[in-house]
Formats: sequence, structure tokens, C-alpha cells
Amino acid sequence: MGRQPCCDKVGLKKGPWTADEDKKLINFILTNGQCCWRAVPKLAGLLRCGKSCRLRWINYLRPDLKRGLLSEYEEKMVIDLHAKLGNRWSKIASHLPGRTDNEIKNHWNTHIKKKLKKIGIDPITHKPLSNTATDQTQDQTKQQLNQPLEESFQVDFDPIFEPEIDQNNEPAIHETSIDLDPKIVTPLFDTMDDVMNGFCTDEVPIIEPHEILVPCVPSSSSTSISSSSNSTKFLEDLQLPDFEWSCDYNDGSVVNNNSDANDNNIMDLWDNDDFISSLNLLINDVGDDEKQVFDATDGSHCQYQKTVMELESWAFGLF
DNA sequence: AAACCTCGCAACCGCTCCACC
DNA sequence: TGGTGGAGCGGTTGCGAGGTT
Repeated sequence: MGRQPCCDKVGLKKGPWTADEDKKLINFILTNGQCCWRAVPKLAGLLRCGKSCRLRWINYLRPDLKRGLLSEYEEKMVIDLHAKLGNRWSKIASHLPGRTDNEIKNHWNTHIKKKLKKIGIDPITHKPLSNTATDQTQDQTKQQLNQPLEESFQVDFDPIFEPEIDQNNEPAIHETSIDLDPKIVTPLFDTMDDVMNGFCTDEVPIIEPHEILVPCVPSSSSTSISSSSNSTKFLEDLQLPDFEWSCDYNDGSVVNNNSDANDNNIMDLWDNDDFISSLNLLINDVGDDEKQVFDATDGSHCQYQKTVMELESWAFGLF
């Protein structure tokens, strides 16, 4: 007698999510918020396991996700955090705004591992590999690659950090063992705290239904989409304004200033594939000339004629 | 042009953790 | 205090896209 499955798997759909399923899930979460994941598929009309719904939301549909490859800065953070935390991907992800544990885990396995091995560092222990045959060439590469790492990535970890060893001879990891210098490592967190009223980036933002303003995009884009990869593409294809948040760390206030492009101080909230816009595409079905606001409080649609400039302002009004 | 290979990523699976009773 | 169920986490798999032969 094994463990009871999380859901009745008979008749449940597996594999890539369709745009229609995404639409149902988004609609449900935004209307009802996150409730018992086990109940979500039933209530949302999905033939999916609750876990699958949760995963889809967290890893793909969540509005605060960043997309695209990890930046060099993020990569270095991952490496350093991994050295401290090991394969605790969710913990690592919690230090990287807009990144998911799955994404970081994948990136680690496909990119970072190779890079570290290439420079002669064991990706598990973060110590030099003892392969003397290639040591010389590795040292040269390592010197080159380590230089920017050491210089530009100054995480204020305890230099003499030594993990406690528990009964199982495994390092005991404590939340408090991470002592990051907020000025260097987590400037975006302060920003996001300000912007999103303090919710952790690894949590789903609680957006009240009445706060949801959804812009309209041309319905002509709303062609039939049959796979998640297609939906990915169609999200990416949407031409939307970049939302950049530059921060004044002196007083902690957040200002939007697109002209002050500083890589460290700006985050593309949703990059080009603005979630909300895709939401509207999914939820609404209106023409090009009418810009629409979706009022999730009662599900009614309020029609507005909006300019492109106005489209930018609604987004900032979200938070 | 076709077959094969490699890579990257979304999604699944099974286990652990934790809250509740 | 132990049992139970739901949520979360990390490892793994499967598949599509792109590259190579």
C-alpha cells in the first residue's frame, strides 16, 4: 500500500499546457486567488493534477517572473549561493527576484556546471578539481574567468563560513547563515518590496481582483494556439513597453525613470512578454480599436479608449 | 535532404516537510 | 504524540529545436 496519489490520475491530462488551460488557470487564480491547489483543477475546470497547476503557475504564469537567460550577475549569485546552500534551489531562487527554482536548477545543470568544470572547479564542492593533466590550461582559463567573478561579485558572505555538521554528517544549513550585504546583493529586493508591498519574490503576489487592470491587445494576435511552446512564442511576440524600475537606494524610494539605464538598478519587471497583456489576450476578445480594462471584481468588461501612453500608466498603477 | 545528435527546458514523480487534528 | 493530508522541493525525464554529419 503506497502513498495515496495527490489526485485521482485517471483521466487527467499530462504534458505541455495549452493556451486554453493557461487561460483557465490564470482566470481562476486572479479571480479567486490561491486556494487549495488540490481543488484548483476542479474549480477551474482543468483536467490536471493540482500539483501540475501549482507548478505551471509558479514556473510559468506567475506575473512577477523574469524571462530569458540569467544575467552574468545572477549567474554569479547562483554560484555563490550554491556554494553556501548546495542544491537548495528554492532558497537560491528566493534571492533572485523573478527567478524560479526550476529555472535556476535547469540553468545550473545546463550552463553553470559546465562552466565550472571547464575552469577546473568541482560544481559540487566548489573546490578545484584534482585533475593535474589539465591543471595548467585550466589555471589560465580560471584566472581569466575568476577575475570578473571576484572583482564584480562581492557578496558579503562570511569568508570563514564553515557549515555545521549534523548527525548525518551533512552540513546543517540555517537561514541565518546567509549574511548578504543588502547594498550589494539584494538591491532589487528592497525595490520589489517597495513595489509589491513586501511580498517575497518566491511567493505569488496577492493581487486583489479590483486591482487588476488589463490592457487590450489586438485580437488579430489571438490565433489558435495549441501548445505551451506556441503560447510562449505568442507571449514573446507581443510588443509591449519595457517596464524598468530604477531605484534610489539612499532613501529606499522607487522611481520609474527609463532614461537612467543602469543595469544594476533596473529590472525588467516582465521583460517584453508582459503577463498582463497576454492575460488580456487570453481573457478578452476585443478589437484593435477598443482598449479594454478587465474588471475582475465582477468579471465585467469596461470599455475605454486608451492611448499607448495610457497603456504604460495602467501597468504602474497595478502596484 | 535526411538522419542523427546534442542541448535546453517544461513538466512529472516521489519524497520530505509542516500544519492540523 | 502520532496520524493524515496538502504543499513544497529536488531529481529526473521527455520532447522539441537547432546543429552536425
